[in-house]
Amino acid sequence: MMSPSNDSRQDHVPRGRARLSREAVLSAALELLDAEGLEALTMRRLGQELGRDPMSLYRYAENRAALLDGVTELVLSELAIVPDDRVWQEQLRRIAHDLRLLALRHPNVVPLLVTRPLSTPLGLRPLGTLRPLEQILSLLAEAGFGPEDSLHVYRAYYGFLYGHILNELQEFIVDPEENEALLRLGLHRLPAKEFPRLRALAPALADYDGAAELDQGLSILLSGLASRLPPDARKGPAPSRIDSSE
Amino acid sequence: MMSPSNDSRQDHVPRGRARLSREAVLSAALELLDAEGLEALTMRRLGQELGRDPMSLYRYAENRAALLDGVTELVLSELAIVPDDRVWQEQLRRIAHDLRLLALRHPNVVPLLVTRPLSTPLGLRPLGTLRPLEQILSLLAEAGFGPEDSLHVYRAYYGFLYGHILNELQEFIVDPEENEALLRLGLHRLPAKEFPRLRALAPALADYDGAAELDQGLSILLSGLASRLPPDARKGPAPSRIDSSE
DNA sequence: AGCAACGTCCCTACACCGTAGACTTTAGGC
DNA sequence: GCCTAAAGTCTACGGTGTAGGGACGTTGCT
Repeated sequence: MMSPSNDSRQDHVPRGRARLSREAVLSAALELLDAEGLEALTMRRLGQELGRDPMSLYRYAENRAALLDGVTELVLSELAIVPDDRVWQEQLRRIAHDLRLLALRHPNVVPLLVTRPLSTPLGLRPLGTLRPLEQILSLLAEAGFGPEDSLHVYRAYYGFLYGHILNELQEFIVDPEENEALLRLGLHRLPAKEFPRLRALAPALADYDGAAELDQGLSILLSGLASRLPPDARKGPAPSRIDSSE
Repeated sequence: MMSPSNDSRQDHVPRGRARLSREAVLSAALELLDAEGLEALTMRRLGQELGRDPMSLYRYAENRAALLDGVTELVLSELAIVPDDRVWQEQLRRIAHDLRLLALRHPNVVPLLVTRPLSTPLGLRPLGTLRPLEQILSLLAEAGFGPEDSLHVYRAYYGFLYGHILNELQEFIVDPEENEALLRLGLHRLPAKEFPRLRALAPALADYDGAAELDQGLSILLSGLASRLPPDARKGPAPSRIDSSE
């Protein structure tokens, strides 16, 4: 009479009883973060979630900060930046929308995304968080931008993109169900004579279309960048023959 | 034989021995935050800094989160948004630079600035953090924008602005002294074949001119917004006679 | 088969955190 | 000089991250 829980030698892992791995730890952490927020993501709780002693986690992340870095890396790896044959503006636009959706899927990760790099010099950040930068630089180079112009474009673009995402996430927290009601309720609290415009905007705030707003902003920015920066490469997907060395 | 430390009855406050006040607490908190970062700003430490029992702080902030909110409010109150007689674009530009400088003066507050609102529905945020929004709405209204257009402009503008600030703060942490060296050092760590462009950009990254970068982005964005949105009010400081009620 | 070495994991312990609740001290009005 | 309310304090509790050391299973060598 074998106990039903741990009969197999190393079969189908009774309950998280497989060998841990960095990936397993990180994705459990992400799951917890998505489900219950940053405050819930403690070493002890995560250990419990994995059916392990909290201390075992330190085999896979040097400390909590590193674990959080790992999670942001994991999330960013969901973002595919693959060059295709479209104009650079369209590619950047697509990437922006992808990142926006990613952020909406993992809203609790966004604070980490924008906050962690503030305490780490660029060169020491997890590679996974630098990869998008490199890839966009390469995309722009392929579109004919010089290195420094690429950097300028990247900065304006990513800056706006992150700003938009923060903006959008700030505007609703509440369930889209009772959105209107709660929002109005909140706004109603504001002193009428000090915040007349904000209060008057309640309905407009209530039906915020993030994708459209992002798109418009991008249109302005990208066309502005296109007309300002590149000497010639405004459309074509590259002069095509500059794959220099190797 | 009086002890030299506490001779006066209630004279010149020997050492932080005055009656506390919310303002005193908050500005001590800000000081500590500026000097040693968010991690150092604990209730116990702040109490110690003020020469008081940590528990006394709870008279002036309901809990730590509220205290942090108070600090962001305090910082934002340093930002003066006073309408003047210039074109709206120029006013927004000035405000943007002011906010940028404010952020550079209090870099450790920036994470709070962008992060705290994510967990508070708009209407329940500290009034001090909503005031800039209201004031900018009013500035735009005075420039002839309709309420909804104002909102769109505000979103694009503030989104870009916050994005830029985050970007800029991320690019150097290190002392401007050994900036170059450290930066290169960091970058040198990156695998050469995976990050060729980023590594090549080291010198360009090293002399980043934040103000200029912000200004260019703003030019693009503001002129784009001007040409896209307002039906007529593209320059003039307002039709001038709409101070409706009171 | 036996054994040594090593990586994985758990246990214990410590210093520190936020804060609830009851207490003492202080300041001001009568 | 008392009374009262506010301001400040003390004690204590349950939580946190993580250092150090020991237990254990797995693996590779002989």
